[in-house]
Amino acid sequence: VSPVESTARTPVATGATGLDELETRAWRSFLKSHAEIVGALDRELVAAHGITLGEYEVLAFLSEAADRRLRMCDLAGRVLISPGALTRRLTSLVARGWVERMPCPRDARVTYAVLTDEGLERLEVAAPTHVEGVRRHFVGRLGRTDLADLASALEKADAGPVT
Amino acid sequence: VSPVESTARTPVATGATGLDELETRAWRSFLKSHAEIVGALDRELVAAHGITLGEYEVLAFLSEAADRRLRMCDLAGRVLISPGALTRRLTSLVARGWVERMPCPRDARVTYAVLTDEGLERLEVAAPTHVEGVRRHFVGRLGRTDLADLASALEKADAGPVT
DNA sequence: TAAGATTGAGAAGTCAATCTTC
DNA sequence: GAAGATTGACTTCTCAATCTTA
Repeated sequence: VSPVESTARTPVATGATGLDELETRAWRSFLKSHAEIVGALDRELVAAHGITLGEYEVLAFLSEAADRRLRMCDLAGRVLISPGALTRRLTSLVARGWVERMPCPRDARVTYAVLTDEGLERLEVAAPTHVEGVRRHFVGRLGRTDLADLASALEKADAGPVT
Repeated sequence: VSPVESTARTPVATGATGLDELETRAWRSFLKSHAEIVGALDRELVAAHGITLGEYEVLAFLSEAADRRLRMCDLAGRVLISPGALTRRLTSLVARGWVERMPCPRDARVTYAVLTDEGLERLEVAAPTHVEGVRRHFVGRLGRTDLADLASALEKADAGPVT
């Protein structure tokens, strides 16, 4: 059989020493589902409440914390962004009166981000939209068993260094 | 039992009509694993080859396409970004001589992105780093069964509208 | 009118450097 | 010196508007 000209070739990025079909399927579906789900949730939250998914997450984590407050560095870890990015994300929330900055009395290096009463109200108004979105786009499409398997698989992925 | 003051409260973002424990675990592990894995792969690719994960994906999809070329709008769909973002991402790849823009002779509205020989060489050099990274951070941590279950679960998530 | 590509304006992220406090 | 927060410089995204061609 002679090679066909001008057609698709063996994928260089996944061939030879590359990923097999199943590995590629898992990797691509991971990237694609994330982009689509996160994109949809963000757009829906912005359209319904004028709040981004990133801002929502800040409010949500603060609402679950003791005294509705968290150190900046801890909050950055929860919302999965760098310290610098959190400083900027907070600026807009502080300007709207939903979060306050409070210096820590015991350690002058740390700043607390504190959820205000108004911020809590906004979160409570937006929460149903977000929860419904997570169900509609993600968890609601999977059975309980699939969901449990998915969670444990993703918790294994990148859980600490291989070393 | 009297309520405890100044401590964590029932999560407003996941309580009541919210997500249960398993749903929350699945959702959080999805966000966290994505942020960590994509962040690590990007840093490793930049450190080893001076190329971002986003740029790598452009080269990879072009290498797999017929005639090593794809319409801008199709390529944007593959790499999961907006048309405007792809135009800008391509600019830097064109400047380095790894990709060329070619007008379509049949339809003057469309532009093809074409992988050059030099671009293919760069991809082949960078591919082992990427493939090894995907294995080390993600697919290599899961068994074949977990991997198959994960892929089919994520393909179900956000696969078209619920309607 | 619609599709494809680009551009302008603005939002938001990263990294590295800086400042303060421990 | 190291930790926590911020800032500066830069990169890259999105959305909406524009331009060209079908």
